Amino acid sequence: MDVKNELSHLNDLSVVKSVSLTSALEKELERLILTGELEPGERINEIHLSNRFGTSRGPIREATRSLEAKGLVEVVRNRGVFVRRLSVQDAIEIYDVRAALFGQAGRLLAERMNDELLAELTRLVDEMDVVAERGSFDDYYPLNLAFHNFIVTSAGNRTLTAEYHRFVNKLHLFRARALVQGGGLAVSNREHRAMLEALASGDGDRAQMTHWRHVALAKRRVIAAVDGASRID
Amino acid sequence: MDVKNELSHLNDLSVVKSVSLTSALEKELERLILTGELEPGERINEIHLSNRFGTSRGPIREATRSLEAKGLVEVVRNRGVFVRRLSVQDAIEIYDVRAALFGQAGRLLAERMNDELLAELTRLVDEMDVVAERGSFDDYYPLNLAFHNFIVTSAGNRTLTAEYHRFVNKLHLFRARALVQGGGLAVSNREHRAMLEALASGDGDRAQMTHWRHVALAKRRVIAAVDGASRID
DNA sequence: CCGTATTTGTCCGTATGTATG
DNA sequence: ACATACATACGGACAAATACG
Repeated sequence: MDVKNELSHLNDLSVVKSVSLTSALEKELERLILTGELEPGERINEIHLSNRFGTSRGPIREATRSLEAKGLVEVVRNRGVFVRRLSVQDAIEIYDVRAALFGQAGRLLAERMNDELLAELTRLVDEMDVVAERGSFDDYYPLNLAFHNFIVTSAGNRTLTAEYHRFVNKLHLFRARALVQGGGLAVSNREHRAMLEALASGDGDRAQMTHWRHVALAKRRVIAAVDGASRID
Repeated sequence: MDVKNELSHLNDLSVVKSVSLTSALEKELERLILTGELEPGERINEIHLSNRFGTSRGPIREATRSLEAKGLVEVVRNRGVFVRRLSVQDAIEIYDVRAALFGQAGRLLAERMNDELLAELTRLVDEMDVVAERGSFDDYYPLNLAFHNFIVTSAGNRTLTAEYHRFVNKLHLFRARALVQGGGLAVSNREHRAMLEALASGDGDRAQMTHWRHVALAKRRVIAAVDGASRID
């Protein structure tokens, strides 16, 4: 059985008694959800999970309540917990929030810009240019992610960082996410250059605008993609 | 004892069996925290609460895990649950997030502006002018709250609305919050007029900027207030 | 429509860890 | 430093609601 495997994975955490079973389970469930092993809409069975992880239902229930507050699952009384499924409308709304947060990150970063930060940002954008020219999406994606994460983290507002990641994570629950992942590497990196210049100028207003627009354009591409998909249906 | 009182309050919810004990307790605990009946830093005792509300500890544990994810309490393993206490730094960070979200709300609202919305917004600002002239903070405060809530809600993005309120709520956990509640009713309403004009113009960029700035200025007032307070100490 | 099986909601007991004299 | 008191972490049992044949 796989049971032992699952167990050993958790026992690694249990041996180090610094974290509770609840939080270990929460992390694990979050991972399963974000990787898609637990699919959107799927029901989470407390008994199955307690057998799978070799725990009682208590910690599992606590973990799912936490995930509910984070918006990753939905709890329906007397029916169970379900992996949250994002509607197109939900995804669009999230892009607006993400744009707001990313714009703010851009502003904060511009106001604390220095040579070191600028060098790293420039390096990433340059590298993305190289990769984009080859049209290699698989190489572009991690760089793109690193660029965005670096901006948000370097803005120096931990609350903002946490919120930004929370919403980026939630987008994983949107089935049509893959629709937009491709499409315009060179275009995307032109936007990155505009952001980079704004950051380098130290102009908070300008940085906020370019960063906001970058996500807003991504949102428009999502809308166009799902519109196209629905016309095909 | 007060026990019966507490019980009856919850039984009102229990009679309507549509909500679980957990979510009823969560709402109640959130209310106690936000009203300050449970003070920041205070420990939440599972047994006390289970006696107080006449439930077992299970639902209480689940409710507190949910509140932890919402950032209202802090859970320390084997030690207990504590009402979260916000540092000055936390509060400042929250203002940045709030500014970003409020700015986005302003933008969205500007883009869907109509006569009806404009009439209500104008009414609120006009009324605030009247009250501000009398210098009555107690009358100004609810109007101010209604104005902000109306903007955010009318922006038509439920995700954004929920997030905005989440962060406004969190600011209740900041002890020095009262420091800034007064101070410049007329000044504040001048900012409101600028926001109103931007909304009326339908210019999203302009609306976002004015709304963002309104919160950014509030943040500056907070910083000035706590700086002043710390100099006095 | 009814009865059964399954699942969730709630409660309580025990073990373990923490604070305090 | 030690022992005691106390709180939390987890497990397991029972009752109630739901799903399914």
